[in-house]
Amino acid sequence: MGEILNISRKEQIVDRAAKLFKQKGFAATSMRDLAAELGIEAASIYYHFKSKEELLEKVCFDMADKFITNAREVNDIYFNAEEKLRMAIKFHIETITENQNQSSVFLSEWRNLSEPKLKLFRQLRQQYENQFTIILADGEKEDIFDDVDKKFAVLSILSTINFINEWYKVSLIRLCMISV
Amino acid sequence: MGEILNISRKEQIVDRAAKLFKQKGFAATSMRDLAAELGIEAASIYYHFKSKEELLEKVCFDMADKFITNAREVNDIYFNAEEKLRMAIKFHIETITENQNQSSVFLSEWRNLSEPKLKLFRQLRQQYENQFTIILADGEKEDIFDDVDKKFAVLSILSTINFINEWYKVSLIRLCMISV
DNA sequence: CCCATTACCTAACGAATGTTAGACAAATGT
DNA sequence: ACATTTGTCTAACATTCGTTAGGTAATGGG
Repeated sequence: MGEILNISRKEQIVDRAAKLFKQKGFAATSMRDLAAELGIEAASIYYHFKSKEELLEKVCFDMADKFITNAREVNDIYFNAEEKLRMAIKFHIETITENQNQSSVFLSEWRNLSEPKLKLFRQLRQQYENQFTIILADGEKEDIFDDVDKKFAVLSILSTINFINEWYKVSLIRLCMISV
Repeated sequence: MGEILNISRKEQIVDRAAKLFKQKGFAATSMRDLAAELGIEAASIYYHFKSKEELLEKVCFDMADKFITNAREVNDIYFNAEEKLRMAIKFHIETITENQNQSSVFLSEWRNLSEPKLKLFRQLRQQYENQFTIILADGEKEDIFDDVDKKFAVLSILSTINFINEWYKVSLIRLCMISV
């Protein structure tokens, strides 16, 4: 089997891993659990990944990359701060709803990472939050936003959006999709 | 040593357990971790509690009890729906900030419970949410609140308040305490 | 003074965990 | 046709896990 199927299989494993990590938590998910989900033996996973933690890293850092790329794109393309904030939130919501399992892992299971990856992850998350801080600061300069505690404001915004993760079910897609 | 010290020791164990469960997660916390935190051997914990899960149950159900008691008290004492909501939120915030470790476990680690306790826990949480739903329904009858999707509204309110858990540090007590 | 209780200890158990080694069949390339 | 790569398997490993059994000081009431 060639490179294409290899990639696809790896992605399938990561996908199922994210599903289980969300469902039971990273620590409570065993490699045998994951293997059973895939219909193979635990040892077989090690042909594709070198450790359980590597699976967690893949999910966490892939999502971090998605979020950061989106936010940077917003800050590059749009000019108006209100428009920027609107788009940043829209992208964030889309990323969450389109990757529910991986998002849950990104939001809750990252603390199971061990150093030095844990530190790196924290930095990336900070970078993402910084993109929002920049937008708020821009808006203040443009006199569209009030002068607020930006660190607090960003955390408020994100935690409010991330709440989606607790009630959003795929079956409701576009039933109550927020129009932006 | 008498009953008083016994209770105190049990409470100390639960307290440290909650701290570790919040820090590392329930599944990632071993009885040996907890014992080390207490300066004793893992086996000694079993003199006070019959299993690791019992510790989780104690934290989860004690907190559930606190939340429900508060909410019922609010619904019993106050008459105006707006006042009720205000007080319910105030009590919720106080309970969270005064029991940060236990609250985190209540909010995130409860899923590590196994049946039938898991089902019972879900029911208690539902009961708590119902108290908020009642308040919103009262307010609607009193024409102070709009007719909204109450289930969604309650989840929104709670998730917004619970966000406190992610930024609140004891060192900031009363520095930015929300006045209600 | 003795006995029961309290709160801990050491030692060990079986089960589950993450992971490795090595074999094997199927597919692929030459 | 043969050799290699790919993806899986079985078997086993060392470690860690939750938990139990049994022992041992210290405490305190009769």
